[in-house]
Amino acid sequence: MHSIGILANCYCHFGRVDFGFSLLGKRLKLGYFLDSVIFNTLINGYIHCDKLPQAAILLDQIVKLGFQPTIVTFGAMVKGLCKIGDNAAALRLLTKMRSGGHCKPNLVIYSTIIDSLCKDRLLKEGLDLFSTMKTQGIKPNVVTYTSLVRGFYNSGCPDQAKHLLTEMLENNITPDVNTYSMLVDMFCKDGDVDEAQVILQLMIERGVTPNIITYNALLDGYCLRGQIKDAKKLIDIMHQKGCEPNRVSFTTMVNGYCKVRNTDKALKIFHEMFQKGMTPDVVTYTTLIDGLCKASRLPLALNLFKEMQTHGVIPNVVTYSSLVDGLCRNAGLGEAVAILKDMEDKGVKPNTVTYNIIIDSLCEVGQLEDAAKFFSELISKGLQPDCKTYGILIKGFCKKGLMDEAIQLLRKMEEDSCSADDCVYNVIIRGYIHNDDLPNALHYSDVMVSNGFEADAHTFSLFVGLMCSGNLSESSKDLLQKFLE
DNA sequence: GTAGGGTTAG
Repeated sequence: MHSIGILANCYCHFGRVDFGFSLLGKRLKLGYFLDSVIFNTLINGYIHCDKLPQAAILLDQIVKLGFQPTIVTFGAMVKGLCKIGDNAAALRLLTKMRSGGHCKPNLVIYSTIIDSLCKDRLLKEGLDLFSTMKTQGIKPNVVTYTSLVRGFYNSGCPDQAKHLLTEMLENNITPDVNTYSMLVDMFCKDGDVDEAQVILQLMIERGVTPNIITYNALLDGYCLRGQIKDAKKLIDIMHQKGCEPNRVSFTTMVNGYCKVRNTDKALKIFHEMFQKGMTPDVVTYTTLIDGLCKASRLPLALNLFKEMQTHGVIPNVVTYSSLVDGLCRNAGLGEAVAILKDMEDKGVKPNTVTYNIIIDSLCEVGQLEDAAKFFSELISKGLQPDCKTYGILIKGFCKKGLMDEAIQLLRKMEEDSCSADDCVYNVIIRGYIHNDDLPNALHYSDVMVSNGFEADAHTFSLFVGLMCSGNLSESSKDLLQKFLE
């Protein structure tokens, strides 16, 4: 009975819930009773392959058969709700469990929702639930803390993340391999590979063995800094330690070579994957397609796009967006629009990033009206422009000297609770300088500084150039002198 | 035998 349960679980994790059901039949034939464990396995199987509605139907049928959902059933359903992004529904289910019923929420249920809230950057809500859980007498463990630390770090609150990590240690909760891997990953993404190395050493000293996730995070850290040699060395170390590089490791290397503009080496690694019996997935293909597009090797990229589909790998929104970018740059808007249509025909929905790519290309070549058309299309599709969308459009307006429009967008961007970053301010300031509007250039420099940013080298050199040009009135010169000082 | 935290692409 247990063997059949284990096998059913395996199939469910491979996305074959149908085989799970066959095994349920087998179990009955063998004369075993059905129990909640096998039902939970199937429900969880549906949730694993994003079929929450089917999971709910099955649960309903099970209840009609007279089985009570267990805490594990609730755990799976809560995860399912979080997975589709419905935190509110997950919280409602939690409340329902608390107020009535035989299953009170436990550590797993709370940790699942806290993790989901953190991933959606709802940090306050995450912390609130964390407090609630503690007041209910449920002690957080290493899983709960790891989710919180990662969430705060990824949302740009490193101090709070550090605070939570300290709190965890003070509560005598020992970091495990996932906690250390997260720290390695965070330092790498910050560009501090040395500190990541220190963490790796530390975990080994403390008897926690790094796994493939730890190594892959570090590998990516090297690749992000263009340290391909170090990345290669790490691959060797992984072999030595018996932690065989996997598809993600190879994809990371492909990306590393693409980012240092060595597409030949990237292609070589890609072919090695086949020799090693590893099948590239959609991420591998997309990485390479993007790299080839950026290296203006468009025919090769398009070939690969066909090849992936003959291998049964289905392009997703990232794949299409990479191609749209490549086509905009190398073949023109017409081709890009054609692929956009192909994408929608295949049922792949463009997202904000896809539109940002098109709008950026159009702004680059000065076709602001077309850019505005795509901006409206983005809105009409119910998508949200993000900070990048505004930044791209502002840059487009500045390039044409349409400063009033640029400032209008800056306001709209802030209304949309997107805060302008240093790039946006620098673009605006340079726009005013090019328009011979020094007072406004200086005004926005002040605004930028008061927001905690600085002029970049490009902007600064424009100011210096202006100072030396001799075209300034005495009063302007004074203003600029004061600013530069 | 069943539920929670993991690395890669635009």
